[in-house]
Amino acid sequence: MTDIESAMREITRGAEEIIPLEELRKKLESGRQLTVKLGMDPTAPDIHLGHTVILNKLRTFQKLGHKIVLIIGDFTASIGDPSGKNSTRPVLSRQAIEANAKTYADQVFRILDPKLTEIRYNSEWSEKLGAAGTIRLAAKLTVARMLERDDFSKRFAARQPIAIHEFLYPLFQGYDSVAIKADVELGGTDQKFNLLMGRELQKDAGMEPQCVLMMPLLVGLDGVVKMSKSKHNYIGVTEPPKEMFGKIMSISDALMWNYYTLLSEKTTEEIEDLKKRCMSDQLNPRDAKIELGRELVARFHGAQAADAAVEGFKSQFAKGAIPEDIAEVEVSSQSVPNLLKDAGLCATTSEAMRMIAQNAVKCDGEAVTDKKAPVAEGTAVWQVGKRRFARVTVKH
RNA sequence: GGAGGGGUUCCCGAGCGGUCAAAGGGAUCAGACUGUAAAUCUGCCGGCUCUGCCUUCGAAGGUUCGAAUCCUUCCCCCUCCA
Repeated sequence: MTDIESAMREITRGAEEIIPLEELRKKLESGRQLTVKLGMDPTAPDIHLGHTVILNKLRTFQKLGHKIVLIIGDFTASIGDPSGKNSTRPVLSRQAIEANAKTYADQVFRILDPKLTEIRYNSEWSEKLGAAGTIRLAAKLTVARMLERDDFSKRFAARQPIAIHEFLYPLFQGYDSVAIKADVELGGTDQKFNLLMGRELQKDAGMEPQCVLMMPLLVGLDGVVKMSKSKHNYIGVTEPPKEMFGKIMSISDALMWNYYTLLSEKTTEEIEDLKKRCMSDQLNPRDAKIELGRELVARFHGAQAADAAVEGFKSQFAKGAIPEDIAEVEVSSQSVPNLLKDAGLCATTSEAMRMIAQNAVKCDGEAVTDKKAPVAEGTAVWQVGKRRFARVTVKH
């Protein structure tokens, strides 16, 4: 195993909080293979870059030879929403849970090494507890301690309802750590209470308590709120290379360094060096961003696709060339707005007219400013804005 | 169980009988500037066979020459008291 100091540096990089730091060092020094736990919810199978922050950290542990245990929370999911935002959550069927878990696994293994990863369902041990076991588990904790949880205390103060069974969620999640004898558990900062619960229950069971490592939530493309599908500020890991690369290029320089820290596999030193060179004008920040984009696209689509995305980007935007792989369509439209709509370049003719009025439409490189311009038969490349292209053949 | 407040275009939110496709903000999109950066500025921001027409203001009816605005019923949210 590599030396402890550099291991610690990579493990702690970007981490929001590690509890307790010294215990983690001791565990690493022991030289044994550690069991690193990550719990996941079986309801959301779509992974975006925000989720990969934690997955990358797991990958760091794998590189150091440690074992990852992914826990699919099929049992805990039946308890309900722990955030309290939605009072009810649909109960998933066994098939749905397994289907989600499978899609999850497919996406997760774009980052993690399957040889060092184990996937478990927490119903495996939670169901065995039964009513008696559940009561024993619930007896471990007082109401006062439970109310320390930020979410619960806020709701309690605001006189919002807290159902009794919601108290069970952190307990069962913590029990997972006992069941798999976790040495380290990862999670987002919002999971602090639940993560610490594992420590409590492990201590109670006479085990060495796990260390807890919390990662910050990744900020979305807008640079303001956390990355999430509902905010439309995300990059999905299954997105096509070109899209993924383009989205990365559109982030601000400040955000780029945050992404480097949380998403790149480059070492801390390499990133510092890049940053220094940008600060001293030896390197155009744009090029640093291109490298980030190349690395991330390569991780999910391979090096070849990444290089193609970079080249395509450069020729399209730096040189203003027309991309190679554009859609070919055949239409019989009589007017320009209809042509744009029929070719899929605009959603509606109204939008098409707006685009024309705003000088966003080009035909074979020539600006089209007259919405009543005649549409001749033949083939031409039509463009709307900077990124919408189509080779359109008109036949009346 | 009792009392009250509210549901408006992607989101927040004004409008409270005609001048409303509906103020203002945000997001998106486009133009300028650039590094497709970001920030900023400008414009656009329901649909169509587009100088006009059609469909929207929780749902369905009604009053009126005319309703997002008034009335009736229904559905859904929220706050306070018990």
